[in-house]
Amino acid sequence: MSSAGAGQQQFRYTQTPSKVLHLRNLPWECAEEELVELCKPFGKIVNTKCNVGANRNQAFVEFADLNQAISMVSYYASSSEPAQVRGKTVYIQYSNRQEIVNNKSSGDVVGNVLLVTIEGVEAGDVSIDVIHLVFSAFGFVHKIATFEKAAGFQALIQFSDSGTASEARNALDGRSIPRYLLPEHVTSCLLRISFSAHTDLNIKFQSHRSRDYTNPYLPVNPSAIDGTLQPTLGPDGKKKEPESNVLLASIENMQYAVTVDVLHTVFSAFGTVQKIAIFEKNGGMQALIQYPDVATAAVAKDSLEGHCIYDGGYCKLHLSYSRHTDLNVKAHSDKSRDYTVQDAGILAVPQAPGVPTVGTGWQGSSQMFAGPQAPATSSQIPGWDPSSHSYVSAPVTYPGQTSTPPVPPYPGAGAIPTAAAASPTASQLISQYGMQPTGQHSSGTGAAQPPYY
DNA sequence: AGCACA
Repeated sequence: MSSAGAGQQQFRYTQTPSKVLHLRNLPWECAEEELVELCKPFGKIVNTKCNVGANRNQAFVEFADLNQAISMVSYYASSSEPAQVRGKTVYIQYSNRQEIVNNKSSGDVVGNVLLVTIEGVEAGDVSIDVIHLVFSAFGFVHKIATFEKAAGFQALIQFSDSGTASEARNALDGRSIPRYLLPEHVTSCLLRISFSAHTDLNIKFQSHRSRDYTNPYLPVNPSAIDGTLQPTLGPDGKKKEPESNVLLASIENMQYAVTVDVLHTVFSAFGTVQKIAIFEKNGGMQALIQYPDVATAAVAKDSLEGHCIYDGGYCKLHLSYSRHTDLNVKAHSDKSRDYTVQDAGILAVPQAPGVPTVGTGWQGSSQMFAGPQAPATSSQIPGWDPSSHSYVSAPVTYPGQTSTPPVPPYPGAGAIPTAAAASPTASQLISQYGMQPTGQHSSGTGAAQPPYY
């Protein structure tokens, strides 16, 4: 009712004095120091707020004492010289508020450690590996600590520097973790990100709640009994197979060619694939896929389990952890690949007959799947394709976005395989997605990451 | 040139 009257009340003669002054017509990106220079002759400045308004050319300055603000206003009211910043006339009035309330309350002070609140989930819903994967897109994640507070499930994520932390925050704050990285029942999962005051987290153990990626030899949480390959317990308390950086994939209903290149494309969506070996077992096809670390393998396993490489239920993947940790495979054959050696393909390495391979014979090339004669339909859905909605159970989009946006994915997401769909030849795949350079274990950054938009 | 957390 009275809103119109209240709005009209702001005539210059009716304004009540305030310790807070409103300054407008400031020069572009006026720095706080410039405001202070202008105002401090009149008193002690206790707070400021810069870059206010649509043009970001307004500001507020709060004096310690009301009389100081009055003295400044009355000085310029009767001065022949107007208040100026960089030669530009600045207009000064009492603010209609009595104090500056600014939100740069610690959480906006940049630092290299992010405080991430994951809304709408319980602690068990988002694994530390998923968090690691999501934030690794921006740079090497040194450490992660998760905990539950009144605010909900939270994580501290430590980057090398505040620059990378800022990039991650800018890209992910207010966004959600992609659905396909979450359990089915999780419907929304907003990330609220601010800066922590911490600079270096003190991680005592590798555990389901904390990780130190700079120190892989850090002892495992003592509660997880017995050393290196700790049998992890599922949510229902059942023993799961020991985790490994190598996945064993069995491929069901294999109507179409599944080549090393196709697998490389598929599994690269989650990180650097170091080695792949395809072999036959019990009349079915299996493959071993080696990642640099178990965390990446775990995410890939959880994300791809039960999904099909090709639309229509073809080439369904079943994933488990291999007992292997480092595959010994021929660098370049039709059934195996070592991406950690350079240009193996071109050099057509002579077959050293004595080279032992791990386990049994995926080097025996059965030529079941001669060429990449993948289905002709363009609807084969690589589920890691962010524009695809069919492969995963839920669209991989962020709130407010319903389709593939024109902007590229955020940094680090450059190598998302988007189109194994077009039945690429091996060479097309290779040139499109590139081989991993020699020995370049994923620094946690460069590898293809799941799509974020 | 005219008031900031959504």
